[in-house]
Amino acid sequence: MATGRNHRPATRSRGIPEATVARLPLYLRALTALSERSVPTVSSEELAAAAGVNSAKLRKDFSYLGSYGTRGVGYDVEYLVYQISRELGLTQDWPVAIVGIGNLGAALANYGGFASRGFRVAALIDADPAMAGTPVAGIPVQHADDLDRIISENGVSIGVITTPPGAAQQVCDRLVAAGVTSILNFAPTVLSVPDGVDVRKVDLSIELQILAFHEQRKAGEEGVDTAPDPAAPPVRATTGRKGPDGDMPAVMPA
Amino acid sequence: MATGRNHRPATRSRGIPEATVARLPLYLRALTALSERSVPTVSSEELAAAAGVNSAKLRKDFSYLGSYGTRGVGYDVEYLVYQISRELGLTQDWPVAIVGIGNLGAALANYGGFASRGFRVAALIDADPAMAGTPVAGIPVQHADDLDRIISENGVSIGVITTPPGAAQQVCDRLVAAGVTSILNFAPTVLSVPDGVDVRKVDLSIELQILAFHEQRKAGEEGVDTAPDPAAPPVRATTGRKGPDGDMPAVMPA
DNA sequence: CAATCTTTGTGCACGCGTTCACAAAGACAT
DNA sequence: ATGTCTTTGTGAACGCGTGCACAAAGATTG
Repeated sequence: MATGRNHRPATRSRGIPEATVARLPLYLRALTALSERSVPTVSSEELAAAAGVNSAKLRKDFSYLGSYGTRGVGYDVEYLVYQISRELGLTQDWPVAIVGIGNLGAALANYGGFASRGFRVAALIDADPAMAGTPVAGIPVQHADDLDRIISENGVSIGVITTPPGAAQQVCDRLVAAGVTSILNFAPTVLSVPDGVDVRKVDLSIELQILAFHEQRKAGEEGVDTAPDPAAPPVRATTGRKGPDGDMPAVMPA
Repeated sequence: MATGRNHRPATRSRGIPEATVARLPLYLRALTALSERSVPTVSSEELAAAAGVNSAKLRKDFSYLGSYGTRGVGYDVEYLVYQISRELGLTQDWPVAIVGIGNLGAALANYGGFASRGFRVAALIDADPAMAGTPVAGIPVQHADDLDRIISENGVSIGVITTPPGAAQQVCDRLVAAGVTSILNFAPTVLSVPDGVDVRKVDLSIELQILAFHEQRKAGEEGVDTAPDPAAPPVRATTGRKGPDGDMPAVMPA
């Protein structure tokens, strides 16, 4: 198995903390909004409010990039936009391939957030031969058989997986073999990748389940009776069937 | 502003750490797969591998739920599925409303991950009158004017926002006013909500930007020349225009 | 029933991330 | 030029999350 060693030794090199990197896009977005309104400078306080974070955290985050602020004044908006963009690697073009053009894949292809900011949908790939040639978001879908060639020819290093869970690992392997080193995975699957390949996952049902947890807690804090039965201890029936306190609702995860 | 106070005082009450809660859905998914294969028990080692985490971490996570394992044997799959489902609140029905039926909203409505596991798409809402009545994923789209009534009548406490960024805050406010206390936000916006309302965000472009950062780093680690110029210091031109080392590419975030 | 072997549950230490609080830096006014 | 006022940049403390390593628990075997 070995999911490429699970621990991330954090961002070494010049050492920008991972948590900071994750917030840079947030700052960038807020700064861009200010830039469009021709606001010349912002204080850490204002920018932090716009980005929804703590001002101290923001200042510390920026301190990892260098001393780009002016004391008594704040940060130059345009300059900061440029610096963060450069740090994030957004000053160059990133061709992206989306594999699995179902509802979600098509939605992403049409999503404006991709086109802007350095990312370009370079290819749409699907395993269904019937889809080959069909244009989605103005881009013709190509067949998965040509995946390797498509990735190479377009110099794609970032792949987006929106296939059904069953196909995700196989697609992932092929992407990696073709040279992709960063993967954004929408399939509800744990992907195994070799070292050096980054995987980020976006999992809708996980997010919902986390919300449900808190929601249940909120409801339980008043009415109470959330944990009525101590529930049956691990009785551990001989083999399979077990019905401790009645019958369990056979929840259907995925 | 005040985004409902940014700090999360962690999960108090019986005190399941937030990080653990975030992993429970992962375990649940792995366990369900085992359950479908009629595997009676798993060791922490096996389950951890399937979920892509450390076995020690998994055991510690489970320890917050109680002592559900049997030493020398492992965990009873069915029983654990039930316990985690119950802990996450998945043994009850969660009616969900999706607001903003564009490409993404439609994709989510069709997404199988919603229907399963306790979540039910109870309503689709859009501001476009032309869409009203049109069935998406078998569910007729309703107009935003009736949002309040729709939420109330269906007892929706979890809302999903897939509107354009400009409309997100307004929709959010209306959802909250109607009684929604958990929001899954796909719009690239920082939402302000009152205390007691949970917001989780899924932001595609942020994920991509994080990948781009690491991708750039990887590329720079070999060829080097990633940071050629120390770049101009915060020269801070009188007002706006600034062209330190040429011209900045005017990156277009959102 | 005793010995052995497997696997859990957890005390402990370490490291990252967050927050506080303040000194230093610089703008601005006089 | 000097003083005041604003805001940055950061040292230090704290808390959470992670991983190690091992004792305790129980299954299993002889």
